[in-house]
Amino acid sequence: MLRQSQATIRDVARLAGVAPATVSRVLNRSGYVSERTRARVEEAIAQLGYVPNRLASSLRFKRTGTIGLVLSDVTNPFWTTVARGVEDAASDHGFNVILCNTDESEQEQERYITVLLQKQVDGILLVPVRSAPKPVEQIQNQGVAVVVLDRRVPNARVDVVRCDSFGGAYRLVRLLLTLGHRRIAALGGPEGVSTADDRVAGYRQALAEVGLDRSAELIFRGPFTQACGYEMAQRALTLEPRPTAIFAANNFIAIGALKALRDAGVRVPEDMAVVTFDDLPEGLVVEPFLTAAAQPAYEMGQQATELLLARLAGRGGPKPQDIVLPTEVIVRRSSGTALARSGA
Amino acid sequence: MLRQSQATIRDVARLAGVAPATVSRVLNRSGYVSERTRARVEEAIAQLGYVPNRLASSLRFKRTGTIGLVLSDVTNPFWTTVARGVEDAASDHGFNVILCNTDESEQEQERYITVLLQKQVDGILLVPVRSAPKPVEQIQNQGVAVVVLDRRVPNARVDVVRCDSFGGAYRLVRLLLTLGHRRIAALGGPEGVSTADDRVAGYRQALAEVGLDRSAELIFRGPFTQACGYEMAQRALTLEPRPTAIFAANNFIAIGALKALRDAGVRVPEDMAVVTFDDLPEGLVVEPFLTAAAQPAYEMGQQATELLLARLAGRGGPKPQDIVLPTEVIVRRSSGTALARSGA
DNA sequence: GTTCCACATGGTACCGATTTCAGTATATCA
DNA sequence: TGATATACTGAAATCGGTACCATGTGGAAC
Repeated sequence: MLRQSQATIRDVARLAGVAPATVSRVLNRSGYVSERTRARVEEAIAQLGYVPNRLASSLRFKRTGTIGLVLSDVTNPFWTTVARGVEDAASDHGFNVILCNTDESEQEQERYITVLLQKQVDGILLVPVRSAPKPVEQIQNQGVAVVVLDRRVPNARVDVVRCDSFGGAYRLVRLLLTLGHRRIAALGGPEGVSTADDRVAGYRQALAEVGLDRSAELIFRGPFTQACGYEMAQRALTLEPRPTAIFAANNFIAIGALKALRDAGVRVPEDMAVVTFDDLPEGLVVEPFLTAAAQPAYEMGQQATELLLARLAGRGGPKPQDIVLPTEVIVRRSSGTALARSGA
Repeated sequence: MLRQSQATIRDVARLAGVAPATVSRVLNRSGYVSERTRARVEEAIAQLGYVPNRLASSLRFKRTGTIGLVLSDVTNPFWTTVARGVEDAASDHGFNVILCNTDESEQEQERYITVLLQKQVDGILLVPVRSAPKPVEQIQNQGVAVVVLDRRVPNARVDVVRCDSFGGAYRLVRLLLTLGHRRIAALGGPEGVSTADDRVAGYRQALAEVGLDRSAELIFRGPFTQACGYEMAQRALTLEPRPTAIFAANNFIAIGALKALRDAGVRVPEDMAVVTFDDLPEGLVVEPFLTAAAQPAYEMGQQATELLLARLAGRGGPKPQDIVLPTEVIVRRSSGTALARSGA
């Protein structure tokens, strides 16, 4: 049994005393095969432990049954959940997923896209590092289907599946306003990433509606990382007068901010209310604490995959779709209760 | 530019006025090509936006540059981190990773292994659902390299990279004993999974050394899930006399247990000390609380990948390796301070 | 008794890149 | 001058599976 190098369809055919074409018919249940022949072929297959080479068939058929998933970092539970939704949906349709982490690097993104195209994936789910349309066009020019996940790409004709960043942020900030907060710091994500921009825009809109739009000093921007959340929160604490609430643009930023507040001896929510985009999966937290705008991450992955596979099947209409899933604001302790009004 | 169906090496050759073989030489920098020809070919490549078809080359070369990663569930931060280690190491060597979630189902495992073999992956990293050697042999019989991750497979000749489950559990329970605990419940993982079995064995060993080996009623077994942790903790609370400490066999079980304790009004660590296998990534937790045996998950993924790639390169010696990485016990608040002795 | 069709099987040309092998042209050396 | 090496290029076989076409049965219909 050792080192038994792969049996081919020709080996099976020889052993069964038939032509390769007949074996192929048995394998794919296509065309006519008599019962006796089928049995002989199947025995030969079992005897040789034959496993069809999908590379060869893909080369011929021009379909690999594989899609690429290009995202920033599977270490983030949000992306993990998205990836799981993608995998499940793909698996349901007999597709496999090649996973690629860009770490928000355009170079890595470019490299991975090229590799996926070379591997002849049937489609690509892309979380674009920047809003530039180039990567999307690169894929489309090769005749490969692409669906953009999570982020908008303004100047590309492409399907997008994302969540309502603007609305979620808007409602979170509205909540803080309702509770009486007037100085609310925004710890935003990187400029040029649509989710980050949209969340800041939602924040601004909520403030503008109550006549509080001159608050540039309260807005911080930086990568979606814990380290940056920590640092932005520290800087927010030095403002005069000190903000009474913080809006964090994603879960990592929020966790970093909470650590900064803890280290500075600032109590949440007593001294500082905190709300955030992205919930942490229920399974990871003993005592949910953060008031958050939860995104349906799993569904996003699932729907993006369904859309991609529909495109592969030639369905879905001619126009690119922009599917926006709702975000749900979950109120917990970190946002606190109504503020005892003092000024403003 | 639309729908421009893939250019082949022949199209490039035609445009450049050379033979396909020459284009291939340019692409792979193999053999002689004159400067003038190379320039002409490269221009044709750029003009057509030619992307080589790796399927064809893999078929010929019998190497796909792809490895499969079969694990239970990427939603668990432990596996996420492992997956990241795998991806990074693979990427460093120009390999891609196909991700497969088995959800601890043998059927899914079987299905995925078959798919990966058909796709002619160069190697497979397998977190086996059960200890049976069959899946491993199935892979080896096809002449495909395999490294087992995280778990032992007793009756197979195969490389394994795992963590010291026995030692970690042993040291966690020793810690509880040192603090004065004598009734320690074990919330174990599923029987037949080596990590679960080893952790329970470590627990038993620590107890046996202080003459406390008759404690079968204190041992619970079940899947590595939060729901099961919740349920096992509930049952542990009904024991008479009630245990003073809980040893959880992984992070999900621990979280479930903590929820059960909270719901029952049992304070940690005042009323019940808790220790667990698996740490939660620092980035996900604001205030680390659980005393845990942390596994070097990233390194495990990385080293398993390095070993697999070494095997592919024909290195690594003839004998299967069993690489055991150390676990580190991190003492935090959940284990509490020394117990005020009452009985025992 | 021919015609026709469903059933059954084999031969072969692809898919696209690579890699011998063979062949040509130019330079180098005895 | 002839022999030999070096630089360069092309034709064709190959990887394994599949689709298409051709061929060959036997039985039913007319």
